[in-house]
Formats: sequence, structure tokens, C-alpha cells
Amino acid sequence: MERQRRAADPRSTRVDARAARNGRGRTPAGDALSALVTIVFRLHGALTAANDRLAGRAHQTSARWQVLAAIEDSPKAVAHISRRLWLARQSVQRVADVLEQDALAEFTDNPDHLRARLLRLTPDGRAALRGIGAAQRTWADGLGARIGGVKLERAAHVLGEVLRALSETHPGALRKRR
Amino acid sequence: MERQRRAADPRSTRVDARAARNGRGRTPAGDALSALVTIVFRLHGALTAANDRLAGRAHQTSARWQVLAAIEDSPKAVAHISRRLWLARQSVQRVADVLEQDALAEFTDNPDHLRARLLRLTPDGRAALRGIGAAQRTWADGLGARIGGVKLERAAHVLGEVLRALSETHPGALRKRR
DNA sequence: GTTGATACGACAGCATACTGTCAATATGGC
DNA sequence: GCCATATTGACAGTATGCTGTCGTATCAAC
Repeated sequence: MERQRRAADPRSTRVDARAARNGRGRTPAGDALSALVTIVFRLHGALTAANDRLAGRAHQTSARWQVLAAIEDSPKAVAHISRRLWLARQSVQRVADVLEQDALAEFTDNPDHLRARLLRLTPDGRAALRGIGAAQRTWADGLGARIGGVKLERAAHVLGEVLRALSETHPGALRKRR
Repeated sequence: MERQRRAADPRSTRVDARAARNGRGRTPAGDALSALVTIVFRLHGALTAANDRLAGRAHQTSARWQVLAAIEDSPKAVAHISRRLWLARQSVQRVADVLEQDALAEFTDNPDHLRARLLRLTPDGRAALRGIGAAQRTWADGLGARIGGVKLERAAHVLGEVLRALSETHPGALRKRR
């Protein structure tokens, strides 16, 4: 289940050569954003591999874990989960279906909506989440301490700004809520 | 071609509720890292959509653009590109094959290696890259100015540290280079 | 109530990326 | 030169996520 990625050239974790020499006349801020985009792509791959490893202890994957975690506190409709995770409705539906097959979650009637059934954790699903959560805590605490909580918070804040700006400047691609 | 994502609840771009109340006893740094992971996943989706939109002007996709850009300066073997992009060799091979079919790139003999042919841009491929690059510059400069170059650089630096720490602490998952 | 817009689930198809496996080719130690 | 190891391309299969489309349900405006 472990992802078989190869480590990239250490030098390549720095600013991409193409962006560094700024061959296309971008502004410094444009260069910085481009470098950030590059590293977010790489980090996404590395973090997916890490999450797969953590979730693997409970025979789950990164994607299944995300859906399980989304319904940990309260049952939710598939469309609701997809908005929360910034995924297409159909992607979450597929994962929800396999979670139901594996008896980790189940669909229950929604008193407020005839068709939008609520996805709810089963005891097995809750046990799986507990197992993953313990491993995740150790992993996050260790890596977090290594980088530093304050720096991580600042970085996350900037990423949040980028995300907000993206959804505002491209309202066509990212539909309005409700 | 436009990705049909729905904008998430604005509140959900903040720290995930699960992490915020720290129900599992993580340290503050562990919480900060967990929040960063959440936002990197979301940002990856939003940036893939943005890149697809930029590359769409040349009838390309985010994935094809990445491979084209990787061979912009010099032809490279598929395995070389995959290391650079932190992707599996096979994923890049598939994209390279379709790029060849579309006459945007071509395989040429490698004087240093009998089997590892080099992927090289064709004039069409170079023209496609030029078209994408112009749009990307505008996009990156605009969004970069909105956030601020210094903040973006600092955030990218922290993400680089996380990436480096991940490849060091999990050498099994991310194989050593050469 | 009726109606138009929206939300939702369902189905089909495609794009992207991963894993596993194999044979052929390099590569480095001896 | 020989051999163990790593690299590379190729093939098959799977997981994740997106698009398009449909019919039905919900909801708000009237």
C-alpha cells in the first residue's frame, strides 16, 4: 500500500529553475506565487503518501480517512461532505459507497430531506478512526515540533489567503455556496 | 474542461473543527501541522483547477503542462522527469505518450543510454508552452500582488522545510536518489 | 399553489496517478 | 570480464477524482 515514490533531487525542492531566473518577466510576487504552486503540488504528493501510511494501520487510505473524519462528529449528506472537502460530489459518493460496503459507514434516512440520506459512522468505522487518530497524533506532534508551531501557523494562514483569493477571483470555476 | 468544483463553506477554510478543539491531545505544533495538511489538500485542488484553466488556452491540462515545462530547457528521459516532479515513473510515461501522439513532444535516441530515450519538445509543443506561459504570468503576478511576495516566499520556505523533513523521516517511502 | 432555480443522487465515461511485475539495460565493485 | 544491484520501459490492474447528463426533490419567489 506504501506509495513507491522516489525522492526528488534535493535541489529541486528549492525554487524551480524556470521560475528562479524569471525568464518570462514575472514580478517578484508572481515568482513567489509560482514557486509556492510548485511546492504545494509536491507537498500534496508527499502528504498523501504520509496519510496513506497513517490510515494504512486501519486498512484505510487517505481518501477514505477524509470521508470518515468528516462524519465523525455528526452524520452528513454526501453533497455536504463534498463541499467541506472541496471535492466533486461524485468523488465522495464513490468513497462513501465503498465505506458502506466495508461496513465502516452506513446511510440513514434524513428526516429533513427525502433523498439526501445521511452517512453515519458504524462502530467499526469509529474504531478505525480511533486507530488512525492515535498514529496521526504522534506523527503530527513529531513533525510539527521539528518545524515549529508558529511558523506552521503563519504558513497555513498565507495558504488560507491564497485559497480565499482563488475562490473569489474565479467564481465561475468554484460555484457559489448553496 | 473547467473543473466543476463547488466553493467550500468559507468557515471551512479556517482550521478544521476537529483540529481546533484538539480532541486528541495533540501539541500546538501538531495542531498547526494538521491544519496545514488540511489546507494543502484543499489548495492542491484549487490550484489544479487554476492550472487546468491556464493550460486550457493551449488545449492542454495541468499534468501535460508540467511535463512540457520539464523538458522546456533540455530533453529528458521519462524517469528523470518523474523524479523531478515527484511522480511515479509510469504516470509520466503515460502523459509523455499522449504528448507524442499529439505531436507536442517526441522521443529521440539517447547517445548515453540504449533504452532511455529522451523526450524533446516539438515546435508545436514549444508554441503551446509559450501560450500557456503568457497567461500564467498574468495570473501569477495578479494573485501574487494580492497576497504579497514576502509572505508567499516565507510560506513557500516553510513548506519546503516540511517537504524536506518528510523525505528525511520516511526514507523508506521516498527512495533515495541514484 | 404554481413555477423556476437549485440541490441531490445516480449513472457513464475519462484523466490522473499509484502498485506490482517483468525483461532488458546500465552501473559499480571485484 | 563477472556479477549483484539499480535503472528503465512496458504491461496490467486499481484508486482517486473530474465531467456530463438525467430525473427527482427541495425551496424561494410570486
